[in-house]
Amino acid sequence: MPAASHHLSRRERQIMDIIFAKGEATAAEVAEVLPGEPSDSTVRTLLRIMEEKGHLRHREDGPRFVYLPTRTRAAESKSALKRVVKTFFEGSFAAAVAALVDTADGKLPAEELKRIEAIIRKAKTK
Amino acid sequence: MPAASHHLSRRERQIMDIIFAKGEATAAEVAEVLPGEPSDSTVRTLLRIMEEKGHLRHREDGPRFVYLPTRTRAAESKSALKRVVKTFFEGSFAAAVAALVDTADGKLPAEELKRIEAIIRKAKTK
DNA sequence: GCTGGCATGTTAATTTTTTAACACAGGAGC
DNA sequence: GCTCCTGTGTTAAAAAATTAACATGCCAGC
Repeated sequence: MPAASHHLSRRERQIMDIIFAKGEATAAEVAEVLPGEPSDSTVRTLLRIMEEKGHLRHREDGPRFVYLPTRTRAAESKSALKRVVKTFFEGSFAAAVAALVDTADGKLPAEELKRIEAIIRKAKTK
Repeated sequence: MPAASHHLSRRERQIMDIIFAKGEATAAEVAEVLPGEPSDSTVRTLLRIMEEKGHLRHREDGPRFVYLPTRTRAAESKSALKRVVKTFFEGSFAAAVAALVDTADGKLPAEELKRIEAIIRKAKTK
C-alpha cells in the first residue's frame, strides 16, 4: 500500500504540500499556513497520524519535532508531474512544457529560458 | 467559493482527474476506472453531488448523462502546474522543465524536443 | 401491454476524516 | 521549589465523505 498521493485525504494533501514546499516544518509552522485556522492540537494530531501512516517522519530539534517527508521531493515531484501530464496533456510532455512556459508568461527571464534550452540540447544528445 | 483542487475530497479529486483526462465521461465510464471498484450507485451519487457543488455539469446523451468539468482544462492545468512548481521547485519554472524532461527520459522523441525548442525560442522573442 | 435492462434519484447507514478538549512533561525565570 | 510557557500525547465527539440498498422512470422487444 504505497500511499500514493491519490490516497491522501484533503488535509493530508495540504500538509504534504506545505512540508514539501518548505522541506521540513514544525507543527506550529504547518498550523500557521493551513487554511481554515485549525487549532494547534488538531494539527499535531494530524502530523502524528501521518507519521504512523508512513508519510512523514520527524527529527527532534530541542524541545520540538520537525517533520519531514519520508519520500524524497524528487520522487514526489516526478509523480506529480506525471499525473499532470497524463491528466491534462494526454501524455504529451511537449504540450506540458508549452503550458508551463505559457503559465510563467513574461515572468520568465531570458536567463531561465537559456537554462531550459541547455536542458533540451542535452536531452537531444542522448 | 472557487472550489480549488485543494478543497476536493479524495474521491472527488480522483473523479475530476478521470473526467479531465477523458474530457467527459458517463457514470459507467467513471466507475470503471475508479480504484476500489465502488458500486455504480455510489459513483452516480458522487457525480450528482459534484454537480451540485459546481465542479461538474452534464449534458444528456440519449438516456444517459455525460459529465463534463465546469472549469476548462486549460485553466485547471495551469493551476495544477503552478502548484507543482511552487511545491516542488521553489517557484523555478526552469527547474520544473528540467524535471519534466528528465521524467520523460529517453521516451522523448527528437521531434518533441524540437517542438519544445521552438516554444522556447518563441518565448524569448517576447 | 408486460417484462427486463439500463438509466437516474432518494435516502440512510457506515466509515473516515477532522476537530479540539484535556492531560502530561520539561525547562526558564522568579 | 513553584509557575508559566511551550511542547507532545490521548481520547472522544462532531462533521464530512463514502458507500450502497432501494425506488422510480423509460424504452425495446416479445
